[in-house]
Parts: sequence; structure tokens; C-alpha cells
Amino acid sequence: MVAATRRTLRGTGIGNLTIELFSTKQRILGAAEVLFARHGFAGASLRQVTSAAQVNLAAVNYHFGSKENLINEVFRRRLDGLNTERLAALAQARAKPAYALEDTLDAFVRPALALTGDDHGGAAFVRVLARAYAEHNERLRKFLHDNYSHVLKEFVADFARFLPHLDKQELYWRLDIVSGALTYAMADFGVIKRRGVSEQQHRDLAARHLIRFAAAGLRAEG
Amino acid sequence: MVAATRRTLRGTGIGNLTIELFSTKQRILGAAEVLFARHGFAGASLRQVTSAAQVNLAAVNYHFGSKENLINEVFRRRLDGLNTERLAALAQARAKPAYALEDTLDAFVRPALALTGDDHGGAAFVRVLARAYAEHNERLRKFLHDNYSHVLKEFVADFARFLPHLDKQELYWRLDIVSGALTYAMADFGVIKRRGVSEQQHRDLAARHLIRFAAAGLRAEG
DNA sequence: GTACTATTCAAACAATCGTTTGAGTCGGGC
DNA sequence: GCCCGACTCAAACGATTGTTTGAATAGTAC
Repeated sequence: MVAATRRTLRGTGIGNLTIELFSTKQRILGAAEVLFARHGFAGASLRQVTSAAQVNLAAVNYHFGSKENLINEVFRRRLDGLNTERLAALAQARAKPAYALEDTLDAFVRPALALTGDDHGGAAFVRVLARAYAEHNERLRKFLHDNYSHVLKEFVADFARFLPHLDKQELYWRLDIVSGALTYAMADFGVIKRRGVSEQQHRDLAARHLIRFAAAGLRAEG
Repeated sequence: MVAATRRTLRGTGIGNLTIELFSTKQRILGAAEVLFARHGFAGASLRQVTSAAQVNLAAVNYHFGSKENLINEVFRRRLDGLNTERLAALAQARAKPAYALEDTLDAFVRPALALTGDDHGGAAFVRVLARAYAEHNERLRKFLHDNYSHVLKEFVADFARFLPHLDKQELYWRLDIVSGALTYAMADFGVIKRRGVSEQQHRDLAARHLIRFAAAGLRAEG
């Protein structure tokens, strides 16, 4: 119970800074990510998750306390890194001599799109993100706002600078459409079959398309 | 059992063509629509649905056979009319002397957007539609394809005509983004608070924005 | 060795799930 | 009157849900 908030220390054992790659906790998070993407938060049961992760059923409540908290941790595991990368990309974009709207969008899109290709389960997570958008779940929105609203604020500030002809309400309305559209598109991206081009090329092309698409939508006059 | 496929005849009683507005079936469909929008297909239970509809629990299986079939019928009730209107709007657009891409998009968007404002539960249904997009449910996709693919085909034909620089694969990829973005935006539209303008004005403005947005994304060169 | 904490495990918990049953109600046709 | 089909209802079905329990199993510190 109390231990649910503490950390398991395993792995190669070089002191207590060991990264826990295959711990029970991480196995659960990975399996949950895939199954939440496939069947939704309500549709995937803890028995499916623990079975896929090859851990005991009780391990979820032991390590995470509840299913709802497991959902939160599935987001936290990826979003901590993703938003750090986004902020870093944004800082880099701001330093460009000809910093433009497309660069802001690029800083937002590219780190997320990179998730869909390079690693273990990142593509599933992007689909989980799209689920979260469609869910409109109040508790989940609160969790995301509490933890990552500062990132959104940074981006909104730059969007507002590049789109001075839009009042605040109109800007939020459009950003909502754009972020929803981008998230939906990226979720599908992981599924679409590639042909003839490398994954890196395909991702670059998709990023450029999405950015042009979003920029055009944001710039369009009322 | 057998009766599940037959029709209840109630109401004012002018012959057997009576429209059943408040029948048990319609009450279930209405309640299911709202609760599926709010909690998802797996998240909303039949007990919640029948309780909200003020009908007996067994009525669902009596009239619809199963929960999955109830989900299908929730879609059918709206999509039959919606797609008829979309095809009618498309025919009208094609007759215009200066028929353009924006008119095709208008024929697609406006009937759906009209759902969010004028009637009883239409806004909820648009959110159900957005759910369906995020779900990627195979059985649901098959149902929608089996029943409404001819509508999509008509629209795709015109989009292809207006966008000859895109090959077929690229066109589908963009249409997928656009329809996902539009559906997501329209789902949110029902929730957004209006201020100072009438509902009709607000909807017109939103339609114009969405269409410009989508047209810009579709026209953007690779 | 003992003591202690962390973790795993099988088993059970009450609650809820979709579905089925069988008796009961209602209304029109004969 | 009677019958019949359509419909509603309370109750129960077995299966599955998230969660909890208490014993078993490590591994470390003393």
C-alpha cells in the first residue's frame, strides 16, 4: 500500500540509480499501453493487462494503487519525456533567425511523431493519446492539465505572436482543432503501411504534410 | 426473439405508417446515444441506458438482440438521414456553375454540423461519431463500411477531381486526416459556449472556418 | 542464525456486467 | 367470452469486473 509510491530497484545493480527496464512495473505499463490503445481504458481489463505483462493480477494494485492511477502513469511515463523534448525543440526553434509558425508546429509535431517509429510501444501510446482526446474524461483532463499545462502555455504564447489577427477565443478554438487533428493523424500514422521509402523518410514527409496542413488552417482568415 | 427485428407500432395511430417518437425503442436509442457519447461504448452499461430511458433492462435485448446491435442501431438512426442529406447537398453543389472544392467540403460538413444544434441529442451523436473514429473498432468499421461506403465514394470522386496533383494514396491519407479533424472539431463544437451570437450564426461561422481549414490542408502541395 | 522489508502469489471479495427466463399485462380479432 | 401476439417486468443466470487478503518467497542487514 505505502509501497505503491516507492520504486523497485532491480537490473544490473550498479548502486541505487539502476534503471528498471524489465521490472514488474514497467512490464505492466507497457502492456497497459498496448491494450488501452486497442480496447480503450474501460474496454481493457486488468486481467488482460497482467496476463499480457506476465505478472500477477494483484501487482497492479500493489504498484499503482488503482486502475485509474495506472492510466495516469501510462501517460506520465511518455509525456515527461515527450514534453521535455517539445520544450527543447521549441527553444531551438526560437533561436532560429527566421523563426516562423511552421517552426513552432514542427517543435510540437516532430517529437510526438518520433514516438511512432523508433521504439517499443511509442506508436501505441500515440493512439492512447488520441483516445484521451476523444474521451473528454474529466479526471484525465485534470491530470494532464495539472502536470503539463506549462508546456501548452509556451506553445500558445508563440502561436499568439504569429497569429495576431486572431483574438484569444478564436485562437484557442483553432488550436483545439489543430491539436486534435494532429493527434488523430499521428495515431493513424503508426498504422499506415509504408511502401518503398524508409521509416525516417516517411516520417519526415508526414511531419511536413501535417505542419503545412496545420499552418494553413491556423493562418486562414475568418 | 423473432420480434426483435420487427417494428413497434404506436403513436397517433393513422394506419401502420405511424412514426414512433416515444416508443421504448426510441427512448433506448436516445439514452444510449447520450451515454455512449459520455462514457464510451464499453464504459456505458445497459443498466445505465435503460435506467436513463426509464425502460426495463430486458427491453434492450428484446428490441435489439444485443448491446453490439444496439450500438449499430444508434449509428443507423442518424446516419441514414445524415448521409441522405449529404448526398443531396453534394448533388446541389455539383449543379453550381462555379463548383469548387469548398462546395464539396460544405456538402460534407454542413449536414453534420446542423446535427449539433437543431434537435434532440444530435450533438451527442456527433460526439459518438468522434468516439467511433478513435475506437478503430473492427466490427464497427465493417458495419459503417457495409452501410455507407457508397456515400464516401461519391465524395472521394469529387475530391480526386479537384486535387489531381495528389495520387490516390496521398489523397486517402489526407482525407483521413481531414475527416478525423472535422469530426473531432464538430464534436467539440457542441460543447463550446457561445457568446453574443445566435446559434445559426455561430454554426455558419464554424462551418466556414472548418471548410477553409480543410481546403487549405487538402490543397497544400507536398 | 534472526529480523525485517519488499514483492509475488493464489484465492476470494463484493459489485457489476450482458443476457436469459418465465410469468404477467395489454389490446385487437374472432 | 376466448385466444394470440406484442410487449413489459422482476428476478435470476453465469461470467467478469476492480480490489483486497493473507500466506509464501525472496533478499538484505544485523
